[in-house]
Amino acid sequence: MKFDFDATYFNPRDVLECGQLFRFAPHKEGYIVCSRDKACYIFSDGVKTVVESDYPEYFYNYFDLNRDYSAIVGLAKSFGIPVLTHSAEVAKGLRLLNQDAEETIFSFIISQNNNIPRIKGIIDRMCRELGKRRQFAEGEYYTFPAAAKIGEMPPEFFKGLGAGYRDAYLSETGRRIAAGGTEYLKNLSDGELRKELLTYKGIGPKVADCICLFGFSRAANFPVDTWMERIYREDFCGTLTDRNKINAYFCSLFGEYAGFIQQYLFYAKRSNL
DNA sequence: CTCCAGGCTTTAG
DNA sequence: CTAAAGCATGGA
Repeated sequence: MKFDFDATYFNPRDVLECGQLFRFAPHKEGYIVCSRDKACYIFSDGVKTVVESDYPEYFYNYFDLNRDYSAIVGLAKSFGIPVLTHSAEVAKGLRLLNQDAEETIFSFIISQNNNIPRIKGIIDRMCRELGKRRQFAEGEYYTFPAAAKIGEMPPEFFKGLGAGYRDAYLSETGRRIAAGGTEYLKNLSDGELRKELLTYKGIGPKVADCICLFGFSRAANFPVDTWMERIYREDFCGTLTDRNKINAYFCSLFGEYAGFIQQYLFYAKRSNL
């Protein structure tokens, strides 16, 4: 099954290369994208973007296609900040994905002090080793492993995947989530959720913000990593050095939809657009 | 060789 | 409370 959608605010490259997800790979004219136990094939001719999957409703929501992104881009430009206006314009094809909470938690624990190609490799090897092999129209893929599966593996296993010192974080958080689940987190307020995530081993302020934003659709969160710090310094002429303070500065500046603003800035800067 | 990557934990002051 | 050392790995 497949559906299409206007490509103006739904560009596969922008959506996938902006650093929100790590399980995708070029395929034919587009990409194969995996989420949880599902996969889709996405491509575009520049006018329409097409999504092919056995789970079209899942991916319709995953790609956040119910939201009006002309309004989001308009909001970004309304601040009248030149670098943001430019970023939103060149990156307007990206969307804030509604990802799986568990998958986001483990993925962003791996992401700390790491680079995107290596993060993708570690996650890919983990899915091959611990996930299940599945087939769909465009080929085979591996599902993201359950927390219980991750939790029963010793740290040495993750070190063998190349996860480095993050090995014990994965093992320990796997056991904790296998025992407590993630449902209870969904009922927490933005502030409570972030605070609760900080109690997990391997989750600090930046990773918690990414999990809130990508895995729990909390649009007000604003992750500050090494790239955002650079943007703050170079494009906002900021003088603060504490990432928590930089985070507070941007949150109060951009408000309820700060997460979208962060994505436009991050992607445009990192991709040199 | 050093420096860096979507930083966090631990320890010291 | 803040500051800094230590941490695995691979690419530039």
